Amino acid sequence: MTDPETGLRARLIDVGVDLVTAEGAQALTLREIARRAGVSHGAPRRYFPTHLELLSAIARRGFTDLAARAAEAVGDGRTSPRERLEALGRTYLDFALTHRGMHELMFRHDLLESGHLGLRETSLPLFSLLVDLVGRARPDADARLVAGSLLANLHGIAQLWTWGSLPLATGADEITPLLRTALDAHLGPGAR
Amino acid sequence: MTDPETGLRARLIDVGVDLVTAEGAQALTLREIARRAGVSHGAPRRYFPTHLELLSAIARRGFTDLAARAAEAVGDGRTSPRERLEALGRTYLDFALTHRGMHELMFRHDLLESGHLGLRETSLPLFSLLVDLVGRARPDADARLVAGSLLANLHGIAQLWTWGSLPLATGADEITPLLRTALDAHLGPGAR
DNA sequence: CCGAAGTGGTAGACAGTGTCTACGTCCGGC
DNA sequence: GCCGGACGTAGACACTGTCTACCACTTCGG
Repeated sequence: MTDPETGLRARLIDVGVDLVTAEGAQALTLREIARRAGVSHGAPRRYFPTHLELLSAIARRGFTDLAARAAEAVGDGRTSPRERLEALGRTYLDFALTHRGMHELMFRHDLLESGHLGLRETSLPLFSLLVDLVGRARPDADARLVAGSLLANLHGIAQLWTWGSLPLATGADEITPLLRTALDAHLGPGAR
Repeated sequence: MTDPETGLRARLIDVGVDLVTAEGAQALTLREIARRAGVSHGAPRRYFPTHLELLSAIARRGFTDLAARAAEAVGDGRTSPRERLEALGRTYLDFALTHRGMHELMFRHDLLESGHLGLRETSLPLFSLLVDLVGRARPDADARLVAGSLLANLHGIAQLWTWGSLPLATGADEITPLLRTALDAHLGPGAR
């Protein structure tokens, strides 16, 4: 079905990405992935010695995907840092909300052998981008610190929102005010 | 060992709290809890029809524990809202970092039948407290919105910190600057 | 006083999981 | 031509959550 020419390794990741997108992180069973890829349950072991390594490969797709979206969203630099940060924040929240399963997987450190693998590096370019923009928007402050807090803020909004916390009013678009609040807080209010 | 007088129901929760604190959320197997409680693997079913309900009961302990710590931390109101918010934030981060397993469990909505149970209500008093303090510290702003963003910020800091992201410098105490940054952002800088 | 009904826990079965190991089954190079 | 390795299969094992039949024990009604 999906890319019949490439090898099994890539096909397993493809299947995993589709599966986590469609059914969430708990559906990412080793055997189910193998089933959907049309191979026996022992086959993935040839390429991924353990279940966690396969999940990590799938999550890495999510990180690169997100980084690509973010890079595209901030554009070529014709707009103000604040506008670009808003675009970036919206992209992050949009990704987290439309790809819940993938976003959940990406931050399930218990599934992702997060320590000894190059997974943190995958999220680093996004952070660097953030640091750069924050540095432009607020030259006075410690850009790394503010960027870290802002990233945490975005992440927390996505998390709590998905979780159903943040018991705010029930307006149609509830996420935009929160994004604006977080940006105003970290960058100073207004159009600046 | 632990409270031999009370019934099995409470003992199961006790064992679960100990276990998640000591070994993390993935150690909370139904059978392991039963084992440590000294009963057969079918016994918990008498009180918790499903595994998720037992986990929810354990997580609820975490929420009430956190709420109690927060209430104690903010004190009796002799200090400024900003100071009390700082105490509250520090308490939250402290709890998340010293009780990683519990904090992880508390936000694993896939394990917690988070929809149709009174679990959100358990985290609501903490949010109300936050809204109240934010309202005092910043009478001009929409307290619910700012409080929501601040809570998300705290939560994100805890999450990303635990996860090993936030690749900041390697100083001894790294969490305090982040907390200060988040508070300054949402409340305005300085001693105010 | 004694049997009946319900409470609280046991034990075994079942399907499903991740991992391991032994076994095939090709295919290319000497 | 055959031989070694790459690639995948198939079955076993221990473990999980859920279900069901069973049993010991209390408690209560006649």
